[in-house]
Amino acid sequence: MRHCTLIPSMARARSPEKRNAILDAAVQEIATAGLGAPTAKIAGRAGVAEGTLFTYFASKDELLNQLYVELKSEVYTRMNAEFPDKASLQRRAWHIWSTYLGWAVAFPKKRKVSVQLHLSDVVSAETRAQIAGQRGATDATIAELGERLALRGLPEGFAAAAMSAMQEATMDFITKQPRRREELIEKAFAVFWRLFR
Amino acid sequence: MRHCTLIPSMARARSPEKRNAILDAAVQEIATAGLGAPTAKIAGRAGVAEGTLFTYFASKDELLNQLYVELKSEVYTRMNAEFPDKASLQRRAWHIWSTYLGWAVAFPKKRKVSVQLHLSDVVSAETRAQIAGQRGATDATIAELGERLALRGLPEGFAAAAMSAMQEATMDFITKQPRRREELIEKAFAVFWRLFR
Amino acid sequence: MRHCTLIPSMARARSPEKRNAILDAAVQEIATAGLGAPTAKIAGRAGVAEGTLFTYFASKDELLNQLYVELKSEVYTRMNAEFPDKASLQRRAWHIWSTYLGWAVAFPKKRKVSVQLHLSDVVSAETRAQIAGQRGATDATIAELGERLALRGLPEGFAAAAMSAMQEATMDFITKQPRRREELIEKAFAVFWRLFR
Amino acid sequence: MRHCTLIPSMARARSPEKRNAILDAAVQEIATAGLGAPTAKIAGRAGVAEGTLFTYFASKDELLNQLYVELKSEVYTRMNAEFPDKASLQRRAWHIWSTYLGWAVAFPKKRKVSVQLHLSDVVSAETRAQIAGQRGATDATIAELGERLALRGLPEGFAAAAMSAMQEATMDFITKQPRRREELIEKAFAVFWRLFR
DNA sequence: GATGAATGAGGTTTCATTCAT
DNA sequence: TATGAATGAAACCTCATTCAT
Repeated sequence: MRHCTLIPSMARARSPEKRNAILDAAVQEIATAGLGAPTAKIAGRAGVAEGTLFTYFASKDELLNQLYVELKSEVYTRMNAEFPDKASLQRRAWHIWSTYLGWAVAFPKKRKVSVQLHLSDVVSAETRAQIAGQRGATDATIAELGERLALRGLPEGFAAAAMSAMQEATMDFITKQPRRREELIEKAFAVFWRLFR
Repeated sequence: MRHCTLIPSMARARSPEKRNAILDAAVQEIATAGLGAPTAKIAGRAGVAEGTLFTYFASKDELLNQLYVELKSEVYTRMNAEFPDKASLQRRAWHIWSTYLGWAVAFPKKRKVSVQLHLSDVVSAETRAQIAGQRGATDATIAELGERLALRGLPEGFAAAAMSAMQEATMDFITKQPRRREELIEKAFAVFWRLFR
Repeated sequence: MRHCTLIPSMARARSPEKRNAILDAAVQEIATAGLGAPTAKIAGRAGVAEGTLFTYFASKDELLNQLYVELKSEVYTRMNAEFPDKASLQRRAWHIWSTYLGWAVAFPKKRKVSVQLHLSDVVSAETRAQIAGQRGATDATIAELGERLALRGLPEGFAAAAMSAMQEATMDFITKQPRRREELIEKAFAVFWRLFR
Repeated sequence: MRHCTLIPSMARARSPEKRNAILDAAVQEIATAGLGAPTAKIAGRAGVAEGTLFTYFASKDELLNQLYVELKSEVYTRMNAEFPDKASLQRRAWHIWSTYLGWAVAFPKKRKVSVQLHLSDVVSAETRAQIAGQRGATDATIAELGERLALRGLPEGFAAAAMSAMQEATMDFITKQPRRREELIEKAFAVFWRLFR
């Protein structure tokens, strides 16, 4: 009979599975209970001990910031995949518009949490900067849209803000009428696009 | 002949000043600390004892609901005052647009708190219904805007949501460049109006 | 038109009606909410202001003590009325037994409150002494019962305690089967009386 | 071959000692201050932090219910140990009588708290049912006593209530004359027994 | 690294009592 | 005398974080 402790501590890297389990659990809990969701519950749902959560994230704030980064990355990854770089501005704008709304429809809880984090001030300026750096291919398109509005005297970034705001408004209606989802995404884009014609 | 005995020997009337002081303090505290702002701090800033807050509001939830009603009333009161009923749709839309942004610029903390309350679920359905009933003169205009988008297949209420969304986007830029406030309000409206042309 | 204040303040004695209203209200509230029933609720039910309660009773403890005295007086008054001084010991014991249970059946809330006060330690030793002095005609009978048990080596007062305890036990069953009320009172007495035969 | 990995690396087991310390402290505090005794004081006397109490008991009510179960179990355990199943009814009744009073004399505070809990309505019906299921050997004897009184037209359970009532009356005198304890227990039983002869 | 018991500051709310009116 | 707003000390309970195991 061998002593188990004789097996050298394998120095496993902190398992990414557990990290993801915690982030997923956080989404679920926060979607239902808000940002005040207790870390104990998050850990519980993730199937790890209360204390374990703090070996993966130094504090709740840290967890929240990383969660925000994760959610935004997920969106930008989707967006940058198969980005139609060469297409017309309208087609590229449509890609951004529909990809985001597609994600939001597919993962309503993630979107809900993302919005909450966006508005809260637990998300630090550093985190927000870090995310801005991940926009990748979308950046050029957003910038082009911005230029069109700049011609009308609006500041840089206004186009991005307007798009984001209109997307959220659209999502609210999709939540109420999920069946009309595809139709609403298209029609709302048609209206949105008028801003730039 | 007046009845004297009918006037009960009153202790002290519950003063509207104190009520307002509490609501004001709540705005300040919540703007800085979020909806989790402690009632003790709110009371403290209002210059009343911890317990006094609860003679004016049965619970923190109640306070939050009434605060939301108060903030929305303030906006609608402004909006309905001198509402240009007979003017063109565009001019009426402009009235709503500029009145709201004017208020938001004048009281950025109130606006911040109002948005937070709007998104939170401490604000009950009853409260929301009560507010809807105060929209008054703006309602017809919003409905007219809605009809225009309805022609393009979007649901009722989408116009209102879009306006609100664009206003918030605009506000975010005004916060960053307060000097250009008037200009931004006008130019953003010009862009916004394209949705309906 | 005369000034009402010109009528000299009549220095009305503190109205016994109000005092009684407060005591009655206290019974109702305490029966439902226990001794922790708030003075504000008691005052409310009595139809007087919160502060008024404290012009009739210096403190909540004071109110509770006086309430206990009042309830006990009520019982002793009933008991001493038409007390069959000349009857046999058994008949006199029966008078005490049935009068108390009759009262308890008629005013279950008063009985409930009385028991709660009896067990609590808000009722001071002085109050308890004061009540003891009101037993009047029953005293001799209780003492006689006590003597019978004294012959069997039990301390003075044991009979009274036993009677009281058995009465409460009986009441608990009457509460469960109110229809059998009269029967239970009689049969329980028959059993109780065996202690003294 | 034993599996080592199956034994989870435990933090610290919830110690029965601490649980008992809290229950003991509760007895002390409640005996002095009543059921309103603050949880903070109970925790303090138990030598644990305020919050710790709530890792052992979900709420104050829960603590109170478990305390009642504990106290009653203690009594029934004593009673069922060496219960003279084969003895005469009188001897068995005496066993119950003297065991309870022996416990009450040995732990007057526990008895006081037990009585308070019995009368209060923080003790749920479930808890009462759970306790009823622990009566074990005493049950048959109590039932036999009940039958005797049933012959005289009294409801089932009356005997138990009467015994309990007389025991409490007896305890009150023992508290005043602790020296005569053994004698009082015996003599009071002799009188009590007359109810069944 | 993983665990979960332990901590105690801090949150909301209640309530006996006071006192200006 | 009557009133009820005002008070602030507790009360119960939650929860992020620590640390012995």
